[in-house]
Amino acid sequence: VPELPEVEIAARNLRAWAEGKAVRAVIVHDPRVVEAPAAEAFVRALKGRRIEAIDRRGKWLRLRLDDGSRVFSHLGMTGKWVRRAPEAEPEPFERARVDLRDPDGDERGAVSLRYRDPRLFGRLHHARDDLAAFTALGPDPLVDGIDVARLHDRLARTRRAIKDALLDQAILAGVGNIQATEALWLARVDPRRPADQLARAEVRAIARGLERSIEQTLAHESGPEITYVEEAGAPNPFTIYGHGGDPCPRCRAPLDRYVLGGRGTVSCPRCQPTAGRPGRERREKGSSRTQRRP
DNA sequence: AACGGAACCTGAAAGC
DNA sequence: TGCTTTCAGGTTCCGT
Repeated sequence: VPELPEVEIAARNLRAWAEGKAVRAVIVHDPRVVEAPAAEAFVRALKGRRIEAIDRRGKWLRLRLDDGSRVFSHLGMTGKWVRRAPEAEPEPFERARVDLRDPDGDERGAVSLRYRDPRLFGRLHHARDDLAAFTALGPDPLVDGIDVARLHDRLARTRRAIKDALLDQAILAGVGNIQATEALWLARVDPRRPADQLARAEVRAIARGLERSIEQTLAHESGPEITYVEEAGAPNPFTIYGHGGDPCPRCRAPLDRYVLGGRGTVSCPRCQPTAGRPGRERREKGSSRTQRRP
């Protein structure tokens, strides 16, 4: 699933492939991928425009056009952009294509961007202004950095489980199920801990965990063709995501696997203690579910 | 405000 | 073998 690092890689690739080029043609194979306007109007709005800049915020891509309007692309769960020669056959699950050329008019620099998305959770959107979903995003860990004090203050205002809060795009933009799972393991914080119970040092550890996990994923997956971890036969480059039942890489205890906030979650029962600090055990007493700290 | 659940999708994998 | 069920999750929406 594309989360912040994968979308960042997509943004870097699209910059290299498309920035400064002009749109020669757009083909929408499946109109469901175009959220707005209608597919025909979408094609008309892009045709002939020059792509001036590409940026990313959270899991959103924004392509700024030379008339001030923008194209937004959200990859959903299985969306990806690849570069092909204009004459290349359609990709498997190709839902749209954008053909580009150099703006001076000849056919030099002709390239075809193909949008693939088997499960169709991704969306393309053309608009004059920023979308509400884009402007409502919280700080982006890569674009803005993570302000620990500010994050701590924000988390103190909710009793939701910390993992649930991290997935809230208004609190931090771009964190998805994988990055949240990895960062909480790095920080030794149980995903079920109420967000308002976290000490400043724990929030700092989570921030560092996110930064480290994002960096690792970027280093591992950078390149023109990304493979998502849940694709058939794809390798799993993550430390504990997708490793429920395996021994914890840190303490060898079997990793727990459960559903939290409707999402698959993995954590270590020993080194991500529910109520205690790392290193200190002894903390049982009936059901640990409703256990509250003094 | 928060929380659970459904819907949107479809291929792969597991179950029978 | 082949049909059926389950699972995966980013986001939005709806009901409680």
